[in-house]
Amino acid sequence: MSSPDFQQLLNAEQLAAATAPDGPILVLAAAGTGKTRTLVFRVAHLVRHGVAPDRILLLTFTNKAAREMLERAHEVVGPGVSGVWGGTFHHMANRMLRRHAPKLGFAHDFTIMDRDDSRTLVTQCVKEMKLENKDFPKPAVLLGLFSSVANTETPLADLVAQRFSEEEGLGPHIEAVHAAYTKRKRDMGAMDFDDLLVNGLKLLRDHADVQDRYQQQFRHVLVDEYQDTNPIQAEFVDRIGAGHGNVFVVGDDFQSIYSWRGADFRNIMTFPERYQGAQVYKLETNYRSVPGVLDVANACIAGNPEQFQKILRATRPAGARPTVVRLRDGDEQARYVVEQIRLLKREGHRLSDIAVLYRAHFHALELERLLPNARVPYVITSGMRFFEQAHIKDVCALLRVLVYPTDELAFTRLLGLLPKVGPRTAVKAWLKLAGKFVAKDPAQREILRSVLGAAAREPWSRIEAILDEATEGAGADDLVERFVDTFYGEHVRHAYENADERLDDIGAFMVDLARAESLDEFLSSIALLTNVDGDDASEEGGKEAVRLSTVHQAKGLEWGAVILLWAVEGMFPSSRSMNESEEGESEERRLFYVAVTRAKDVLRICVPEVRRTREGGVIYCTPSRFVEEIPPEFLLREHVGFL
DNA sequence: GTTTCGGTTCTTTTT
DNA sequence: GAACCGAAAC
Repeated sequence: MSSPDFQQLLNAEQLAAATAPDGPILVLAAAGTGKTRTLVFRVAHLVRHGVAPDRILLLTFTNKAAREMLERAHEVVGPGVSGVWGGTFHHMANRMLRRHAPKLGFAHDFTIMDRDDSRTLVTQCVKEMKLENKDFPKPAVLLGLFSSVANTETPLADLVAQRFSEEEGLGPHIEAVHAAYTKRKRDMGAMDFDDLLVNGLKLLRDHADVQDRYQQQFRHVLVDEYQDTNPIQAEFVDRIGAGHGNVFVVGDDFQSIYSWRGADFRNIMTFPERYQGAQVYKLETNYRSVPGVLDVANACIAGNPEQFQKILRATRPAGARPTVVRLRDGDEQARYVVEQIRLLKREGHRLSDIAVLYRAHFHALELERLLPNARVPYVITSGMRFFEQAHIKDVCALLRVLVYPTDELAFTRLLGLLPKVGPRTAVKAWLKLAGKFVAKDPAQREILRSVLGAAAREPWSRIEAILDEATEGAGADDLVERFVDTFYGEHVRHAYENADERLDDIGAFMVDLARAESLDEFLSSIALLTNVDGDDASEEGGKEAVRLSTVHQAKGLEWGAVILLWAVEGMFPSSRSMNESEEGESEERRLFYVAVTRAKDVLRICVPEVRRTREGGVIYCTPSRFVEEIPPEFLLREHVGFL
């Protein structure tokens, strides 16, 4: 039975779920109802009842979420939880693959390719096959298709047929690129993000001993954000949980917003059918938002049929009703946001308790220009992750060349930094080296030297000196320092306007690097960091700043005040996601619901009248259908400027 | 044949 | 910004 503090800290709904008996459990947790708290106490409950921490697997959407939950569980039951395995599906698959990769024909120290690496490789494949022309799908499109193949296990031919017309005759070409891409990854001994999931699952499917081992190890599997799992992630969970059936999943079908990357909210809808005897718990009591916000949330999701019916029940006293603000254009919207931030601050809101949310990164462009001038501190969760920036990738290339002899992408990137060396020369060098570069091999050095032009030889010798130091056992952070001092610093100053900022980034990178257990472990972990993972590591003591974020990246978070930008047709819902089927619109509506339910007290929805084009023209905007659908009495209306 | 540079165009959502 | 393209420079 639960101990008294559980009863004090949880409401009846949460308590029932957190302390439920073993077996399959589905917790349907509406927004702001204490989903995280329930998971935290579930972990605490298990540990307190004698389950060894290392027999608990906690799968989350970001690594940060896992870390925070385990920290909180630690506060409840003490240090016992430190052995719990927690992180993203990719992270866990990686951990398993580091151990068993040889079963699939990979080395233990395979390279992980990030998005940028994948793009580079696909581009190369397309070029090599002479398919490069205006009508051939762009690398991003191809990668999207390949990713769908992996994540939904749909044959490529089917996906191509859905997307392109028969007479274009692209099918065979795309298949050929896919085959080449797959082969190149193999040759390099590398896995992309999707391969981690696919191969992680393959280990369980094809190797009964491995599956047994993890079924034995993990007596309890807990999954957060279950509505955003894709079919292979769901099967991964099913397989590990198959023996004992202690699978505890938490999610909200209203908040399923990742179907474009293979997530299928039918996983959550059919959970009770797939798991015999599953218990379903509902959390509907909302502690987060004032009733006015919940009215809007409930009204907007009502537009979506065929979901589990849940109603957000308010507990907080009435506050201000959400406001819809009509503005002239994006610039005025930006000025309005600045003004509101100042106002909110005067009313006692902390800057870190204010968020500006939007559908797509570029929607915040005008605001990003204005905020520095207005001297409003802000942090932005950008689309580009810290470790994806060119200068960080360059430094990583040096380290990867050291650790992974077959890592062609790292090698060509590093070589491309030399003067008069571009992609062609780099690839030529790689071919001459026969697909493997061992820095300390004198014969290989000689080959490389012969390929390099005169201008590149001297700078390369400086890099060679660093590679030598590595064999002598210098620390990786020292190597990076030497690299910057003797070669790369110069390059950065030459290539970038904001060289100092970039060098500072590298400084921060070295601090992390110095703390890493091993270089291999470090390189694979940074490849798997999500762009919200780094947040609290980089902010010294919780910086006071307004948050700018896409709605996707705001998932799971909350703020006292939320300002939503560009609630107009074409922007939100995004015209690009409105396909023939209704699914596109439904998902946009869920996304809008996520945006609304981030707000605790204040919600302002901006509706600009016009959008300016580059040429100075204007496009008139219609207010978002999601705003129009809300009964008018739930909203205040405000006009700004001259309309 | 390659690299480099300057100008142009475009931004959905991400592990 | 950064990805892309075309033209100049090596």
